[in-house]
Amino acid sequence: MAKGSGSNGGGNARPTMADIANELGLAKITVSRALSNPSSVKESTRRLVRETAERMGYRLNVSARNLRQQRTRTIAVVIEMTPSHERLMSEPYPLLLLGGIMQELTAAGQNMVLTTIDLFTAAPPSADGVILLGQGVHDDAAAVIEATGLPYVVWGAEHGPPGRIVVGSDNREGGRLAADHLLGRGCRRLLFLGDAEHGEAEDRLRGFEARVAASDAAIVGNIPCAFTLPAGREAVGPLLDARGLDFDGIFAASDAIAMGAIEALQARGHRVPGEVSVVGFDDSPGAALFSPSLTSIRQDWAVGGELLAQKVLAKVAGQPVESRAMPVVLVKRES
Amino acid sequence: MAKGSGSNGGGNARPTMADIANELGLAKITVSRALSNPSSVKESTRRLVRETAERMGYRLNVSARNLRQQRTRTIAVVIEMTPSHERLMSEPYPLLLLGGIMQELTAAGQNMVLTTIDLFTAAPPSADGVILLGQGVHDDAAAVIEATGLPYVVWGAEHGPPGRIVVGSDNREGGRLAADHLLGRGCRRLLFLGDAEHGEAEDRLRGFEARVAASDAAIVGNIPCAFTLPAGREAVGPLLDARGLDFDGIFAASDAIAMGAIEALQARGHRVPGEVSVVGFDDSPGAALFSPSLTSIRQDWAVGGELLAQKVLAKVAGQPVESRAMPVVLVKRES
DNA sequence: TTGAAAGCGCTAACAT
DNA sequence: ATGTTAGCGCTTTCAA
Repeated sequence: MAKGSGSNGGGNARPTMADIANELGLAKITVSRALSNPSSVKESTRRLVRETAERMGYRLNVSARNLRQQRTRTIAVVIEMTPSHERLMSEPYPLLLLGGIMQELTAAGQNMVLTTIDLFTAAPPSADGVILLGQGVHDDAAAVIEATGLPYVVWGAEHGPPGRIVVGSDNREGGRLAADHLLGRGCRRLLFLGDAEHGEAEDRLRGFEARVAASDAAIVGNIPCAFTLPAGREAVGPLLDARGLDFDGIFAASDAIAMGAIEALQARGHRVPGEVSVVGFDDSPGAALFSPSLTSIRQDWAVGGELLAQKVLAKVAGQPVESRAMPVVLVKRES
Repeated sequence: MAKGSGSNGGGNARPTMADIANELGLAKITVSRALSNPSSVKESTRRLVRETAERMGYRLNVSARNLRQQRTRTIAVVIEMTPSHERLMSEPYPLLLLGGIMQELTAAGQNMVLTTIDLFTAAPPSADGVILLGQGVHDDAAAVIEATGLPYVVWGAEHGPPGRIVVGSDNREGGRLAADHLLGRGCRRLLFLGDAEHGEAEDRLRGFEARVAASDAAIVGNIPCAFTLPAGREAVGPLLDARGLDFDGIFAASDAIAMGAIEALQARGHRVPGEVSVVGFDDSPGAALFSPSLTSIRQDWAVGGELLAQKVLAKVAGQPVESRAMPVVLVKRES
């Protein structure tokens, strides 16, 4: 037998660096260097080691390296919503957020473990940092992450403690754009649909209110509702049945809500945009397909994802990081 | 000082089991047992250890446990497509697949690391098993996974080696349903739109062909195209410009393709479903919103995801596993 | 019910 | 350019 022991004696288990070292009469550290830091090893040994590793079907034991190096090269992405039934998992756009995150993490050689807030609590994955998508209605999700002591960043609105890093769209500006658009079309009696308990929706409402307050129009209704199409329908239907059509413009906190609202209007014979103009939020894929096609505030999800990833990696590396509100644009369509 | 050494001497680094053990004058193994296998430790010590751990802010070092136990409680989910630009990341439905997978993995206490095939190759995550979403055009993605020696299952069509476990929709049956529907509406000159190099699309085409062959109708065109809306438009537009409207029914391998085809038809003044009936595939959310709303073959993504997770976990546990083709249904709408 | 010893596979630190 | 030693934090095995 050769020098370095600790190998598995030629069995058929997965080979380790010690096995390769034995095979070649080298020390395992040399094998390690040849595989992970080629420049520190003679060209010939390097090739020899690489070939042997390949031939023996060697694969790095990531857990061992992670333990030794005290880091995991992994970022946890925590989804605040329940996967199958809520907005995130039934609408396409946050997928773009994931896409942006993946792209950046991939480029940085980082893995991404995807969990829900519940799973994160029950079985914390091994990760160097956390990206939280959606901060929860009262910041409850963020509190859970905070407790782990890991560096983290949040997608959402800036409503938490000052030190917290938040990346999100400029929701206030979105509200202002929506107001300007509706006012420009001559709307004077406006409706807001959305859950203002939710930080992002709250900011949208604030921006909207600010612009309307500076005009001769008024907000005649502010109906709390979830981000879904049925919620939009249920918010507007009863209203119409109760007091008839007493508004001429709607700003909805999501496109899905806007669609639900329009369905409710149409079901009662009202024309959109003839009698009521509607502005949604997100510019989701369905917005262009819907009839009438939806005027909406577009968020740049992909870039947002990239920013989230960059910022969490910077935090992990101990660099200073700042929050960021991303620009939004109004996409004019029929509604 | 107390007995078990190996702790960090009261510094402010994250405490380990040894620190807790020192604090309480116990052996670290007792701490380990108290935290992970409560029944093997006296009630009083158990509570003591738990409280101390809590107080000291102890968090399990997952890498160390993984190394010791030679498993990671992690399943890698590999996306075959490029995240930001291709079908998977711009359409909502595979998110449902992810949702189903997450739900099952969560229930089984497993983490999920999400990677692309490229990242998986470049920086293999530590995982006990792999779920591959989409097998690639010529099975190339599956080959990469196969090479790792890890247990894996695939979402897609059964076209690989016999031992491979595949979960997917019954694409042949989907093709048959589409054919029956179009034939039932009196269509006689049919068009297929989709990339038959792609296993799932191929099966859809095969089922479609089989039914049409048994009728007095004919397939007058089979246009290869990607799964996207623009691809559908590009597939049909030039055709119409070249030879006019010489078909009365379309079966598209995805709803996106169907929408593109309909746009191309409408742009040239043809009526859908008046002159041409169209059946899509996936029953994606946009299908109901589109005008005309889309008749489509529905796949049950969420259940598919759950099955994928169950099967890969069974494989990891060394249990026998079988492939599965899930039922599909035709959803009749305007088109 | 609790403990002592050993070692999972790897790499940092210090030789040579 | 290569080797020796040690140890990351945990749990398995064997013992008391």
